Order: sequence, then C-alpha cells, then structure tokens
Amino acid sequence: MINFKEKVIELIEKEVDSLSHDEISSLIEIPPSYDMGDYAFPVFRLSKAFRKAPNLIAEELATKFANNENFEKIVNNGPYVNFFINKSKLVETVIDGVISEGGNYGSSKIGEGKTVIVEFSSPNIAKPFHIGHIRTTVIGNALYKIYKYLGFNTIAINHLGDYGTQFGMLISAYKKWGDREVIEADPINELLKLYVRFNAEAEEKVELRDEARYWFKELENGNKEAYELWEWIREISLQEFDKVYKMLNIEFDSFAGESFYSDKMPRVIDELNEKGLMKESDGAYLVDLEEYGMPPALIQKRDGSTLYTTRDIAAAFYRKENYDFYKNIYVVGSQQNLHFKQWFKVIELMGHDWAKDCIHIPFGMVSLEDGTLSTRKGRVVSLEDVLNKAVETTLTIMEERNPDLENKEEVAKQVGIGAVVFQELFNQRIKDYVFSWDRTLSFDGETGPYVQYTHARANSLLERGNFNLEDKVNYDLLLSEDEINVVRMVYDFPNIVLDAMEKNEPFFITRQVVEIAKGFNKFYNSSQIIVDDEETKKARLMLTYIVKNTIKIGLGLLGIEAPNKM
RNA sequence: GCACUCGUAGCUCAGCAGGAUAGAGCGACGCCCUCCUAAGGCGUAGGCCGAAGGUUCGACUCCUUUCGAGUGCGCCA
Repeated sequence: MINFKEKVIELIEKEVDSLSHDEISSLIEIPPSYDMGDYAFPVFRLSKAFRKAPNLIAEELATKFANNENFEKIVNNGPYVNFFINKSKLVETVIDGVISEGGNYGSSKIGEGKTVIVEFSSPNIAKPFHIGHIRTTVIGNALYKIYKYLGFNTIAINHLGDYGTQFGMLISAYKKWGDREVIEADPINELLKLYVRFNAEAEEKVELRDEARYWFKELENGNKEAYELWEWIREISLQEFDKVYKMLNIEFDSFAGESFYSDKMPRVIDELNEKGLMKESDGAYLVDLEEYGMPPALIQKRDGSTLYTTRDIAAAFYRKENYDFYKNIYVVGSQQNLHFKQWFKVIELMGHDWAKDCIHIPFGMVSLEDGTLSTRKGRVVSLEDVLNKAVETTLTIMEERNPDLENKEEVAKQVGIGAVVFQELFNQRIKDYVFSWDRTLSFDGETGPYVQYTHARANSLLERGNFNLEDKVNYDLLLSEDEINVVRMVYDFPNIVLDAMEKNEPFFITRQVVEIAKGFNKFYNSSQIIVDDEETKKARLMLTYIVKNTIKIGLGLLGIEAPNKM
C-alpha cells in the first residue's frame, strides 16, 4: 500500500534541510477537517531558518510542490501547507491492499522473532470470578491478540492467585467446618462462605490468624494433608473459571500461578543476599528503596515464609530464562502501581538490564453503585451473571426485531457477550468506572451490537448483491465524500493497530471500528448500494466488502465475534 | 503525612506525545422505512476544557501551585 504520509515527508525533505526525516514526521498532522486536506505541515518552526513570515514560507513550499501524482492538490492555508491525497489513488491502494491481505489486513511482521508475555486475568482461586476481574481479562486478551497479529510470539499467562496466607485460612477453615460434598456441589460459593466465616471469627479470636499462617507455612513445607486440600481447591476453582473463559473465548498458554514459583524463590533470596541488597528488619528481610523514593520491598516474613513480591520476582526470572522475553507485560489494576515499581527496581538493582522490559499495564477500578467491590462483605457481581444477563437481553431484543433468525441462541451469545467486552474496551484503561446494569445492557449508539449490526448489514448486502471478490472495480466510482470518508478510515486501520500495540491501549481499535461503522452507515443511508448499473454496484459492494472485512478483523482483535446475521 | 492517577456538554467519554472553528454516544426535542437489516440515518438544544499562574508564535494537551475525587504506603494479595 502507498504510504501517503511518507510521500509528504519525502517532498518536504527535499526542500527543507534544517529538519530531519523524523522531525518532519512528527510535525505533520491531520487537519481538523478534510476540506483542509489529508495532511498538513505547519511551518512555524521554519520561520527562523527561512527568515520569513510563516505564511510566505507555506506559500512558497506549496508552489514548489504543486504537481505530484499522489496528491491532487497541495496548497497553503495561512502558515500550513495542506496536502490533498489523490482520491482515486487512495481508493485503489486501499482496495488492493485489503484484497491482497484479506483476513490479515493490518497484520505485520514487526514482531518476528520476539517473544511477548502477557500476564492477565489471574483470579484468586476459591473466590468468585466477579465483575472486578473483567478488565484484566478482557484488556489482557485484546493485547495478547494485538501483539500476535503484529507477528510477535505471544504467550498468555494466567498467574493464578493460588498461594499465600489466604490458603492457610481456607485449610484451617475447612478442617473446622468444611464438608467435601457440600463444597463440590457449589465450589466457589461454599469456599467463599468458609473464607468469610473464618475472617469474621478471626476478628474476635486473634489466634486464628496464627493458625492460618501455620497452615500456609505447612503448605509451603510440603505437608501432605495441606497439599492435597490445596490441590483439590485449585482444581474445582479452575473448573468454575473455565466456564467464563469459554464464554469469552479466551485461552491461556500457561496457568503457572503463584504456587508454581513456590520452589523457585530461594535462589532469588540467595542472589539478593549475595549482592548485599537484603536488610534485616524486625526479623523480616527487605530491600531498602528509600533512595528511590519508595518504601522498602518486603521479601521474607519473620516466620520465614515469602510474600507475593518475592514470588513475582521469582516468576520474572523464570520467564526470562524460559521464554527470553522481549517484553514481559502485566495487566494488573492501578492499585498495584507501587508494587510493580518496587520489584522492577529490585531486579534492576540486582543488575539485570531486562528489568526495563517488564511492563506494568495498569487500569482503573470498577466499583458498584453502593461502594467498592468486596468479596468478604458479599458486595460482588458475578461476571458469569453479567454475561448471562447480557445474552438474555439480546435474545429478547432479537425476538422483537428478527424473530425468524436461525441459530438465535448462538448469535445472542456472540452479541450479548460482545456487548460487554466491547464496552470494557471502549475507553482508556486508566479510567475508573461504576458498574451499572443499565449501561451494560444498553445496546444503542456506539456499542458492540452497533458495530456487529453494521457488519451483519454489510454481509447481507454482499450476499444479496452477489458480490464477487474477483470483479474488477472502477475506483473513480467511489469518490463521493461519504465513500472516501470510509476508505480513509479503512486506510488508517493498520496504523491504529500499531498505535494500540505501542500504547497498550486496545481502545484505539474499538474507536476506529466504530468510526468505520458510522461512516458506512452514513453512506448506506445516503446511497443505494445494490443498483441497476453494474459498474456502480460492483464498486459499492467492494466498499462494503472492505468495511465488513476490517470490522471483522478489528472486533476479532478485541476478542469479539462478528456474526453474519443478527 | 508522603506518592501516584483522574477532573472536557445533564450523564458516559474521545480529543492522535502543543497547532487552524473543542468532538461523539446516551438522555431531551423534531424529522426519515411502498427502498438493500430502523440494534440504522438526519437535524436542534447543550461547553469560560475544575481554578490560578508559567513556558511557547500557539496550551484541553507541557510545568508549578491550588481545589475536588480515587488509589497506594513492612510481614494480605
């Protein structure tokens, strides 16, 4: 495909010596409106070197550029040189590009030979998989797909919270009040009950805390009874989580959670000791980070057991050695900003330069209308319920609008779940939000169903119009404002995918896909696509095809399906 | 107390690592199916971009201060 921006840079480079290629590239912008051009080059920076007023410089440059095959017009508008892409060329390059790449439009090989680890989801076993987990799960999955699409060797790791004092509590609670059969009938809820009860009683009886710590210590020491109980709890929890992962269509390459690293910590502690980084404090051991403006990182508790910082460090070492990652990404809430900053620093202090390749991707909090989520206080909304409810609502809408549709159930799942995922990926990660059923179940406007609907509509047009990919198209029949607008957005798509990767922000893709859908719907409403004139029909169907294809790819990168009918 | 994050229309949010007149969706009001999927399209109303300074030819965007909200800060994860 023709890179028009690059063509703009080439032109400018020839006339302007004082700026490098990259400088020019970063100066070039997209005008607020397309009547001002596709690209603009502001010349303010040149006024010193040229010793002229910006307007005059722009005028002079525009005159020099005047004729060029890739641009139909290059003119100055005050201190800007505005470039108008040759529309016919644009249409041609986009259509050719989409046809030749097909289902891989926008993919790339830039990641070849590089491994990216994405750690995400990571729920705590024996606890409900609730609405608070949706962000890491869905954002992480999208990032995983995006990196993969760009050619990286990508590894999805579910770093299960399957270790720590909480399991001491659970084991202790189970031994007191547990009943195997009751738990197996409804694992998460029953385990949660035990956990809640234990915490409640521990408020009064402080000795229970010591008991919990004792059992965790026993677990770490390999006590058979403790280990078997723990293994069983882990297994039944995973089965529960798997239901949600299936609904979301998410797969992991590894479930190596915290427990997996339980025997990999001594070497970390040894290395910290060797390098003189460990400090004793009240019987516990830590790495002092005061110099770096951070509180110390606790490595080992007074009773000799470890903390999650230690496990995270051990896990990072393990991953470096086994995957030799290019990037090691952690999709974890912003509450843990400090924790990651601390242990990344510890690894750096140990002298490992790959510390810089460890990246924390934070996201904002989800809360409920009546306050923060709290497993212990029972203030949770189960993710499974949310997804089921969304599917149900979708089914109701479908009964009204398209009751004759085949495989309604299947489509309702794709649309309902897609709606939830889409909304999750619609804004910047960092924003906090309050969960609301109303918003989650509203499918009008810029939503997942809107985009999917556009996709289905496009598909239906292609079928009705007997679209044939082999048909030659007259590019000059797609030059109206509405048509070009759509073409431009499809043209931008590959760069948007790159942006999403560079900034680890899937929502760039979400927004672009919405823009494409909007543009197409506008076109659809203003022009008849299946018309008598064969040439026109072929051209318009081709436009419909590139829209459908790009939407499908975009949704796919977000982990959302694109049904052909709805 | 210290650190970090957020603060743009009634609501929910975009605004591309400073640029040309601040944009959507929802909600409100008014239109458009004898026509390819109306989960759609078109239009109207609605904003001193939390506040004050500063840097710059130019600030919603960068810096400082300030107010408001959230999060985190040694034996939980």
